[in-house]
Amino acid sequence: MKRSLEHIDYKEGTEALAKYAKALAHPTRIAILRHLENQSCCFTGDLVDVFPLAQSTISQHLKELKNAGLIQGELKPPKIKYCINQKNWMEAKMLFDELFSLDTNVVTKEKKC
Amino acid sequence: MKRSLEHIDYKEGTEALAKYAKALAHPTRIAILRHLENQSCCFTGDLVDVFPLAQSTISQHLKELKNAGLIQGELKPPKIKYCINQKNWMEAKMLFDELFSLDTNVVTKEKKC
DNA sequence: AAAATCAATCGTATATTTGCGATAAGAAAT
DNA sequence: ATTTCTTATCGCAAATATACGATTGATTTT
Repeated sequence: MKRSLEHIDYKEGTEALAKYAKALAHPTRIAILRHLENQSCCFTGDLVDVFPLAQSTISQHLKELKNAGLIQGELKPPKIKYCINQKNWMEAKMLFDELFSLDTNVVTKEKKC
Repeated sequence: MKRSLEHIDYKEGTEALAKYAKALAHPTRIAILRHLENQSCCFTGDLVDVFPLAQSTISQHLKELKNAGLIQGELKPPKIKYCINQKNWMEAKMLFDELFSLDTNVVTKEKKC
């Protein structure tokens, strides 16, 4: 992909928000997170039973959620217990809240058109 | 891409939420939305001036935001005025709120591990 | 030590996303 | 009618995402 040479200086938090949004941009990953919230944690195998997807596919979705920081894995040999990463989950919540709350004080903003 | 043959029955709102998250999964699109919120609306050309991206690239990002339903265009010949689609914006807000608020009543939930 | 279990990773195939320049399409102004 | 202005779309290239089966690696059980 051709990429813009200049780095764009986005407002603070914009890239972090995009990162979280990207992690949420697939229904299976949202469903996994809901599942984790419902029962606080789970193993990869539990999810393989719940969704009609290959084990490798589930594992890949978990990897993306982990890379985005939304979940964390804890070794419980021979299994791995996955939980929501509360700290980052709260950060994501706040970033989304902030984005969607901007319109509340729209009356005080200058209308440009 | 190989695709699962069986359709997955996600919980109500999951696919809509994924659709909105996907639209937000790029910092430029978040920045465009912030810009729209700040001054209630704008023209494509305004954004081309703000971001170091080609006009065609901006247009494509606007198209995705429009397809996701987050913005809408209004013909103001020879320009097009873009605004947040308030109805869908609120729906997105509620879907994200719901996702992130599940943990508040976690004490009442059964812990499975 | 060998077998079984569980999850990650590899390799592959295909679809989608992101970016650009060039072109097209529409209305407005000359 | 022609030119100008504004935005969308096309065609291309490269990167990323999504899915699968097969394999690997680590741990536990036998």
